[in-house]
Amino acid sequence: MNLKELSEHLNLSQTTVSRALNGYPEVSESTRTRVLKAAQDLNYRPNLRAKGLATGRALAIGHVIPVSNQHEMVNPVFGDFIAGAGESYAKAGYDMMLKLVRDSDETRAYEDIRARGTVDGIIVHGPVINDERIALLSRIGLPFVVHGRSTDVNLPYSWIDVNNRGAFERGTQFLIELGHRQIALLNGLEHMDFAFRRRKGYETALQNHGISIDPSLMRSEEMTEVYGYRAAKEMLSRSSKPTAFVCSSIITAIGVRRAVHEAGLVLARDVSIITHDDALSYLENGDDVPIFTALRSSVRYAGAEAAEMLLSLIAGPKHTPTTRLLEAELIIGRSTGPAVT
Amino acid sequence: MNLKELSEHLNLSQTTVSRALNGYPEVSESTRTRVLKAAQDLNYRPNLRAKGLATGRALAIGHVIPVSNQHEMVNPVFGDFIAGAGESYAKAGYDMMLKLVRDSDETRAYEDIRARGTVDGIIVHGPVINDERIALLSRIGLPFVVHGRSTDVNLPYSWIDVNNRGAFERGTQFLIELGHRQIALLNGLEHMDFAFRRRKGYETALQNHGISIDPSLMRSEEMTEVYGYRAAKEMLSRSSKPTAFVCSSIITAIGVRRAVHEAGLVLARDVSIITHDDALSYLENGDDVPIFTALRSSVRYAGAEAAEMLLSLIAGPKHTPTTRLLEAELIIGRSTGPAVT
DNA sequence: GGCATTTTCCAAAGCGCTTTGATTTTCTCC
DNA sequence: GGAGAAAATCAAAGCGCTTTGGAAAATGCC
Repeated sequence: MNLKELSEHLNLSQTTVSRALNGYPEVSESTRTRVLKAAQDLNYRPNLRAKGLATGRALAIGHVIPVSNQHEMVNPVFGDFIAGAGESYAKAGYDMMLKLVRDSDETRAYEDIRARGTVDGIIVHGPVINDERIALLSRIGLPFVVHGRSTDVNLPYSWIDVNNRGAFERGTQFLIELGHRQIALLNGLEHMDFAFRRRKGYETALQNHGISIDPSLMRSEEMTEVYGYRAAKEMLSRSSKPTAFVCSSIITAIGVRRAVHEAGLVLARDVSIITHDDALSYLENGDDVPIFTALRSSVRYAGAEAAEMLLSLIAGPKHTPTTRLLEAELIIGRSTGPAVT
Repeated sequence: MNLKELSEHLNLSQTTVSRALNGYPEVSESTRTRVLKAAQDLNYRPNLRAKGLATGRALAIGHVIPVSNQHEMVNPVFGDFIAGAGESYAKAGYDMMLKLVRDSDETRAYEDIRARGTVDGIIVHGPVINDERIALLSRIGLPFVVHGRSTDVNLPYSWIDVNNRGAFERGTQFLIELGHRQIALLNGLEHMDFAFRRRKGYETALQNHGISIDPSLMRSEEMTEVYGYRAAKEMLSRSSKPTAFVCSSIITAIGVRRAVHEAGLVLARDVSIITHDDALSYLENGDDVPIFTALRSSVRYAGAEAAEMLLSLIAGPKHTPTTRLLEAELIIGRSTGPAVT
């Protein structure tokens, strides 16, 4: 059932039917209801490809997921982000396109996306420091919203981000106030912007309290469980071991916990852990009492918001980009306690 | 730069240029190379919407992710599956479309997808027992491949699945051979087909060894960490506690491990755990020596294979559907040991 | 060289929709 | 009742591509 058939069935022109369906005013209410009813009854759905071709809009948003050549990892955060965004798209009648892009051919990929015309805008995931994509996208004129920010990029652009620096400063400070002095940082890869900011926050807190920054207590890797385990195991085997860990991911924190147990130590008593928590649906941080003391910020919510931002950007381009800084909340769980002195 | 401009630039008709670009034989090699070069130089990319409209093919595959109304969870497995599939699509020049669908309006959603014409086929995720979608999709004639199977559906359809039943039978048997008799099953939601099959495997192994099935040792829930923790905590507090756990997910297994530690018990000595392992990139099961003894099957590989299957289905519809049963390998880790007697 | 093929290229129609500009119908008011 | 304005409808062009049915150019063969 296409528009032509529908209009023939109704004895109306395609123009009128199209207008009736799309809510244009130049059509009488009586025929509009008649058209709507027929469309409903005959199960008519416009062909999006044709619609897109005619209007020049794709009614779809692209999500570009960088796939590093070295790290085959898919960001575990992605599922929840998508879930949040998906709801917003569904409401607006937009589709969601996914594109995995190797960082080796990023430039080509974005130009491709632009030229193929399959999306009206894109969400940029996993920004790194001084991310080239922002300039590229601005140049080719494809609306976009960055999930995160990019230090050293001076162009204006739209983004939504967690206050990573503030959160990690606060978390570290919380540990310091509990009396910890030897605080380790198990960060994500620090070419990633979020990780870079987290380190800054951590360092700021230490500096504010006159604690010297000890590079041997800082790690930067892909945030897996094994990473947390190994790093903690090594650090806890030293003569002057850290009494607290700040982790960039619950998964890493779980690895740290494993090492803590294995070393015969007790969480919160001998070793404290504080972690960032993206509030992933399949990785709840406990229930009534959280397992880990955490800096929590729902990535799902961020996804929904990012989508809304992008949709409104597409609907009516602003000259000043919209930005949105989310604060992580510090929730006290059972993984932190006063430092033993 | 569109086809018209390109052909004017070349002083050729659109027909010839189109044919040259798409590899049709009715064009001389000399002009073909000339066209190809110009397309390259001028950065020409065909508009996919127009191409799709003209050819009737969308050059895109849809992934439909069921979102339960009760459970807001996004399957953590999804990211890796997509990563696998994405590679296959990229090679074939296909796009990937994502659609979150509430189970309340599934029927409508699939008809919608069909009518809107934005995809050439879809991958069905998370099949339940007697899944209606299979009949629906067969009826509306949209090519599809199911990731998993659906018990009680008698129509022929294409699928790729892990031998869940065999794997869990084998895993359970492994525990029995270690002397365990009180073996708990922490399964996923059993209306999901995979979970149903896993229970069958578990039960078969018990029956084969004359061990009676104890419903109080079986749970079926969304596979979170907290679920594993709570269930294990409760079971381990009984007078006759289980000596081993079979889990449907590493995340749940991690929760069980937490409960084991908290109860002052030692893994592999007092309590054994065996778990299914989807080989998720961000949740590696240890490195050289796996943390958990596990039934491993890469969901990423399954994604790549599913995509290939669907693409070949679309390229040339067969009358007999293709099916693919993957075997999980049993890898021995540090979470299992002989039962204490 | 001249005819029949074969090769190479082209004009135009069509995919299913939107939208412009024109036309018809209905309404308003003296 | 009829002129003019407003409301409702329509025919046709166009979005950027593919593809059908020919036409023109090149080639083969006697």
